[in-house]
Amino acid sequence: MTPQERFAHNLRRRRVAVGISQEELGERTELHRTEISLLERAGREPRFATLLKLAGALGATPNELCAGTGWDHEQRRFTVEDPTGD
Amino acid sequence: MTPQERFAHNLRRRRVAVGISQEELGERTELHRTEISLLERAGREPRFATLLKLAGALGATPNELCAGTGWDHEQRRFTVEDPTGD
DNA sequence: ATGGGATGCGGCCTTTTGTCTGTGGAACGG
DNA sequence: CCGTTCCACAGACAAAAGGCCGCATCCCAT
Repeated sequence: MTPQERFAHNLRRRRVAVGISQEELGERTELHRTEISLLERAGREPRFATLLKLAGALGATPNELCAGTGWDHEQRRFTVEDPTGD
Repeated sequence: MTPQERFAHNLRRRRVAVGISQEELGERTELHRTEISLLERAGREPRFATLLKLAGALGATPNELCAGTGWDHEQRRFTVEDPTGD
């Protein structure tokens, strides 16, 4: 599991919890609907502004979408936990 | 003040507080020294993995580096506060 | 004065994000 | 059966991130 995949899961779960479609999220974030799709399938990594938009549109904080991801600068590698069980 | 500038300030303040050089941060994050410089001058926007690396290398959370930035999906614009006064 | 650490900044190059268009498929209700 | 909604996915494109090199500058210690 990569941080990107962890993020993708967090994003989809959050969107479904809020109860909106990918297209609706696309409108709220001013991102294209195919971009939302890619992000949720871990086919793409968001940049800073994209992360802010997603968090804002879903009523979440960046941390919530980043949940379970981290960087160990001593080991020089990403760390990925599974905080919610999927 | 753009979210990117807000982020740049947060990043620099945090790095200085930790007491390391841009070059040291570059090594910890496996980013090029000039990239750190650009980020701190708001000349560039980090992507997801970059944000994670920076937060991890500085012993911070993504939220701390994002502090003061947000997205208002109703107004369709970014919001920038000044949580610490600079 | 001189040398070194730290940073700003230019330019060039590759990789990736994000936009847009279109197609197809699954699920659902009338 | 047919229309609608939602989503996966492909291809082509413009824009931006990130890597790397080199040079100039500033500050500080000796």
